[in-house]
Amino acid sequence: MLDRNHLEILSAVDRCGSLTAAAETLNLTQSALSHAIRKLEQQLGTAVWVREGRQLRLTQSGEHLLALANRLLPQFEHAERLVGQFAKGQRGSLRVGMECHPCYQWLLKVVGPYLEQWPDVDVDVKQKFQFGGIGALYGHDIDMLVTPDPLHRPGLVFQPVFDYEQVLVVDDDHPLAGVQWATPEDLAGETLITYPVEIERLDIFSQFLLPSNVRPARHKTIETTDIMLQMVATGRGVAALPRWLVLEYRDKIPVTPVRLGEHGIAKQIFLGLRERDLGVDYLNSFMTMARDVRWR
Amino acid sequence: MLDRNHLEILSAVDRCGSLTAAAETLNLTQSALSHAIRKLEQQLGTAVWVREGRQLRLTQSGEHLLALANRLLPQFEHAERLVGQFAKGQRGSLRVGMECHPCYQWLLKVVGPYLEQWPDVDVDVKQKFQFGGIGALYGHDIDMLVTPDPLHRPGLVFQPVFDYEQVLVVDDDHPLAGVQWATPEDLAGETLITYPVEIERLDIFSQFLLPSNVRPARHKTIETTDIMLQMVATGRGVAALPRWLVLEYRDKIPVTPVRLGEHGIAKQIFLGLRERDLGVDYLNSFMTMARDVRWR
DNA sequence: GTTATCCATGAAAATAATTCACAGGTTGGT
DNA sequence: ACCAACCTGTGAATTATTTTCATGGATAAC
Repeated sequence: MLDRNHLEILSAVDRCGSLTAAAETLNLTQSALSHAIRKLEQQLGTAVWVREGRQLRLTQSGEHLLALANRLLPQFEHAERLVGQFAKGQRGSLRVGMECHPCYQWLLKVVGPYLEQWPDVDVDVKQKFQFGGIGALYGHDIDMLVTPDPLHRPGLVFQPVFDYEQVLVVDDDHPLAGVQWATPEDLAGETLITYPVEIERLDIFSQFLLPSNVRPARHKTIETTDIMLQMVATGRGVAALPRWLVLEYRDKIPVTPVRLGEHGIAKQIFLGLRERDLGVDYLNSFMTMARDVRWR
Repeated sequence: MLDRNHLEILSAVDRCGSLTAAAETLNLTQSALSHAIRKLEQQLGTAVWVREGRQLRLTQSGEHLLALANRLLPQFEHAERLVGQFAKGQRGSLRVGMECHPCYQWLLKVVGPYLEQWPDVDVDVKQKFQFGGIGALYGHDIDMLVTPDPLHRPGLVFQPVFDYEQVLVVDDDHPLAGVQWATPEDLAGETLITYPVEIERLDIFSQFLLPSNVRPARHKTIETTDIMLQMVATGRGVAALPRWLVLEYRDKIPVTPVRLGEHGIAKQIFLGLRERDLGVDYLNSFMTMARDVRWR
């Protein structure tokens, strides 16, 4: 069977011009090489080199095989380097899954510094999961899950990486813009703008409105944060977002954060991964960096 | 060192789903396979599969290696088939060199049937040689030489494949069109059209005009036979070509062949090849077919 | 002609691959 | 919970393959 060894021999003999010199570079005796090519030619059933005096010339078969060697050997070498990097934990592909919209905004802040420190790690973000984020982790569809709802299960590890407060967002001229904190009843006449997800997953409903049995006058959904805030700024409604996110946008869009209830809604973002992957450097490093990212 | 074997294993395990089944298709015991992958993983310094229960799942390294296998293995197999065909003499590339212009016209008639009989042989025609046709044969730039001048040298074999008569070509209304044969002096006032090669290689000079110390009134050179004959037909000059070639063109272009001298100029085309290649089927067959092609 | 260089070869030694026999786990059914 | 079926891992023995050593023959260069 034609083997990588044979291609190495083809290549070396071609580069060195002689069998003896090739043997040198392959760390073999001339004899070993001679035996090897003899066997190769027997297996192939055809000559690969023609002996002319004390020269070797490639046959047509040999020319084809040399071309093959020149094509394939670099690929072998590349693959070995690649796997070497994987082995050292320098390279990998980090597939991050996310279960909440603000998570994405937060992730954006972490990914930049991370990519700088791990130039050979590819980060891929996935947001849709057939069997939920946990299922995606188990099924190896993702390597890390960003979620506000850690579900401790065997084989998985969760760690909080970020605390934040979920606040109401109103335009600067809104009556609520000045209050210390908003009550559920304050929203009774408002248009509430949220991301398009199930109501159970919206904290402003589950932790604020529903307990007081209040519903907003209207409920609109919008995919993107930018547009959502533009709508709020122009008085088309109010929204609920992380405080830090609102503060970031405030430079560009005139909106004001307002505490939800007397004590506010406290949230945490967790990172989850497979226990087994805890030893993988570039995954572990992501957790560390995620925790230590500085916030203004 | 990552080897073809390893890729075969990757591929087989992936296809069969289990190590045991893969061992079956590889004609190995399960134990042998287990040992093999163990060693591979040690060499690479990283796991290729993760054992999950009695399942094997590829690691990221493994995924990359499998992709490599899927890319490279078919190339190995293709190369082996190709070399197999070379070995059986079914396939090759026949590089034909030519040293005379009419040879090309003749070759065209042989190549057609040849390609039909040897569908896997590629025919390539070369016409320029740095060190002459013989040198090209010796230097393996070509595999076969078509020439009117065989030069017997050690290691080379020449065989005549075609006899023809070199004749003068004139337009149908030319004064010489009716004569039994032309004398050198008949050409004294004519414009002679030839291919653009050295005069010594033009038979009409070396065997006809120069011995009588006659020169044509003018000498023009033209690359292609078609144009050359168009020129002759329209009275712009006379040319010297193989009789069979003139007869072929006569249907389309009104030209007449005239014998050169009382006995004509007899020529032969030879095929030459390296003695060593006599055993190569597709080369040998070319010689045979070349000799046996039917001429009207 | 002599010498240096190159490739081929057979037997011996070293190395690597494979098998055998068995152990230990996991899965799925009863 | 237990059993049977199935899968993978491991160490020692065996077998196969590769490599070396020692040498010979051939060729090109001096």
